[in-house]
Amino acid sequence: MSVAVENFVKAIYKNKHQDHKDTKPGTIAKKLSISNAAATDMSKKLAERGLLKYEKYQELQLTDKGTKMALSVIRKHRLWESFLFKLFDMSLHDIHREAELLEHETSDFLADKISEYLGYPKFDPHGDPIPNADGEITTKDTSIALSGAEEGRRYTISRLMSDDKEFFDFCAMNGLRFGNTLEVVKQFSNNKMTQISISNNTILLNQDFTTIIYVTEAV
Amino acid sequence: MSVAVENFVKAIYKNKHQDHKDTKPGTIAKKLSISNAAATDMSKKLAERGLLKYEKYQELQLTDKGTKMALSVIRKHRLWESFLFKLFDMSLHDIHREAELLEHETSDFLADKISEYLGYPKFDPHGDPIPNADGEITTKDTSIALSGAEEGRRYTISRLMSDDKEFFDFCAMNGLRFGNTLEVVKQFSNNKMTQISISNNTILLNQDFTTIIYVTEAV
DNA sequence: AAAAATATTTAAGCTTACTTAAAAATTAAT
DNA sequence: ATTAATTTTTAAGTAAGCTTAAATATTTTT
Repeated sequence: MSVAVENFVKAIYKNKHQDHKDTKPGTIAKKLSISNAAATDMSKKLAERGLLKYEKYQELQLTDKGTKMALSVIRKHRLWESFLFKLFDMSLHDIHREAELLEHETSDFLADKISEYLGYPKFDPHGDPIPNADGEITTKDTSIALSGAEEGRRYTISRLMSDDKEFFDFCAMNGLRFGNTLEVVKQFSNNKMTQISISNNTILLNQDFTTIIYVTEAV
Repeated sequence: MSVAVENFVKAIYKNKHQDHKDTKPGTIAKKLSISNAAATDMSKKLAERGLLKYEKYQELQLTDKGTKMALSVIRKHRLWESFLFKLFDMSLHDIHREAELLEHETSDFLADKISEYLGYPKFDPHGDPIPNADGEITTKDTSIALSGAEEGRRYTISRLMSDDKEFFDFCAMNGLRFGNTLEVVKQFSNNKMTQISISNNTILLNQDFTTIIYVTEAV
């Protein structure tokens, strides 16, 4: 399957499961930086191929086949990220950029080799779950956005939901890393900011960041 | 640059430096399993882009720019092969197949990371030299084909020049591996066969194999 | 050196994955 | 509930990278 098709079904999948936006051609077009016309066109073609359901002016819906393809690509992406992060000294942004390309040129065979090498990881360095070889996500996500965390409680960082270099640079500089622990000092509900304490530093985060940093309660 | 273009200049480079065949569009077409017409077409386009020199009915000649591109792709290919071979338990044929895809989606940055991780290797598992980051091959090749080796002498396997799965399977089964040592027992010049001794086994190889197995005299 | 065989080039056409511009439908605003 | 704004779709067109078929040039054979 072509890169364009793989990216298209992946975008639909992520749009629905992560961003919870309207999954219409236009939304996908924006994500992929292509025109609306191109997205509509592709939608029709993929409907013919049985990867999704398309009806004029309605939301796109991946079929089982389409979902499987999306999860296969996502699996490869997240395995590559895990692998590159572990072996090389690369930033979260860099591993994402490389994985974005490699994911389309990776055989199932190689993906399994990488998974085996890493000990069948269930999460990538962003905290995103890695689908297994059958295209299933077996882990349950109980994490919440930092914006909704409670004052005075300690949390473990479970997910950094972004593709943005500046965000990752900020995280790296401040110890905001998958698995690390922090304490929520105060929620400023009026200003929509969150004050946290992490490795003896106090940081004030605004909503842009607290809605993409996910955490679970620390034990 | 596109995959098609990268493969085209790579094919020209290898055709000239390894196979020493006529580097005309038809030869390249065969290698890439495309029509002669497509190869002629591509040749013209790449000439416009300054990657090669094209004159009707003449041999194609890579420019410095084209050569640099070819060597960059070859570098990535051979680094991937070295990397996959070292980390995973994969056959020479499998690593080649995967590298053939990955080579086109690998940034210079990642290639350098891989090289660094491996300790800046100069040869891949086939014994092929790996161009450095500047696209230069700094090693001298003093190896000879096994078909031209002398009776009674000991040699080190320096290169397995093939893409063929059956050949590699045969090599793996019989200890014919880059760096291993063998002794040439007899050259049957009439039958164009070579008898070798390797790890207590005697093997009779025909010309198909002795012209793609390269060796250097063992010390 | 001419004929036959082979290779290369040209021409026309196809598919994929886009584009822009205009038309049609939907959604939001007053 | 119209009107306005936004989205989606249709239509027409482009570039890359191929194809087959026919024309042309080069090589090889005799």
